[in-house]
Amino acid sequence: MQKTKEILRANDLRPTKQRVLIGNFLFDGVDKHVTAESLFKKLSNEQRGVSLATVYNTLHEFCKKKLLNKITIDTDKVYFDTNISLHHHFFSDKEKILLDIKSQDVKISSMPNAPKGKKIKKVELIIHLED
Amino acid sequence: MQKTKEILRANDLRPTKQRVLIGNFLFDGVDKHVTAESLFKKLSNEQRGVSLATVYNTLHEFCKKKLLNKITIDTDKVYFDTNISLHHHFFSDKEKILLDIKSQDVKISSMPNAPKGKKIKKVELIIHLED
DNA sequence: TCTCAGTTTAGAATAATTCTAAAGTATTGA
DNA sequence: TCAATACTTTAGAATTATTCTAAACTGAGA
Repeated sequence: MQKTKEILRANDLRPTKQRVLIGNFLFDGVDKHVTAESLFKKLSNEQRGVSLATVYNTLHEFCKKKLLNKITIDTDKVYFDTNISLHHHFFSDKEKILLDIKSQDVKISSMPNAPKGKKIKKVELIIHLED
Repeated sequence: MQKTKEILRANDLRPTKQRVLIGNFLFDGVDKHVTAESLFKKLSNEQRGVSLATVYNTLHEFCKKKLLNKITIDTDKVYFDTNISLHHHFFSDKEKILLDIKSQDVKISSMPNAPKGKKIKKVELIIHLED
């Protein structure tokens, strides 16, 4: 698959073996939520793995380039979402599982103004679930 | 101030010196956002302090009794909100500061159904700010 | 006052993440 | 093609908020 390399080049990231491996997994067209740990485990199965430090580095770089969305919903793990379009999330506090909410299923009809001197960067709606 | 002791008793929490001290600060009628660390520091000034472990214990107990709201917005710190009425938050990612949004300033006019077998526990809207 | 369950506490343990610095590699220009 | 260099990767150490542990303490009822 050549697509990952193109994505990387388009974002001024050298297409190293590790980034291509990670990119091929993340950008296969299927929306995913991963954590550094889960991604690290998934890729460890490959014959040539990637170190945990590189997984962290790469996730952060991809975020900076807006190829991923960072979601901090839980204190002890950061989630990364390959779906970078505008949408919101369900979160099951018990199982610690994230689910996408289709953007048309939420309508926010009234929003406050940002405080003086600040701008709105991102609006995040999280619906916490229980059994 | 006797009010804190009453609150504690009403919630089956023994009114120990430490809990009263923490309660007097938190439940003085002024809405506050605290972290374990910030609360610990604030109370260290008092002649008789409270250990950090007790601050954690007490914040969690107060949460369980719905005297506080836990807000996990940031990976490296948990915030506790003394405003337990329904409302939302601004969050400045840079300064890591939480601000209340008056509930009448947000209107969510359309909400998704919870996934099968789950119920909605809490709806949290976070507006991330930048300069 | 005595007793005991509930509470506090210091310090150790945990765990996700970041840092460090040394070794490896892609890219550029000659 | 090759060398030089800036960018990457990596193992392991460091960091840090939080939780755990086990021993000492205390409030409330008898």
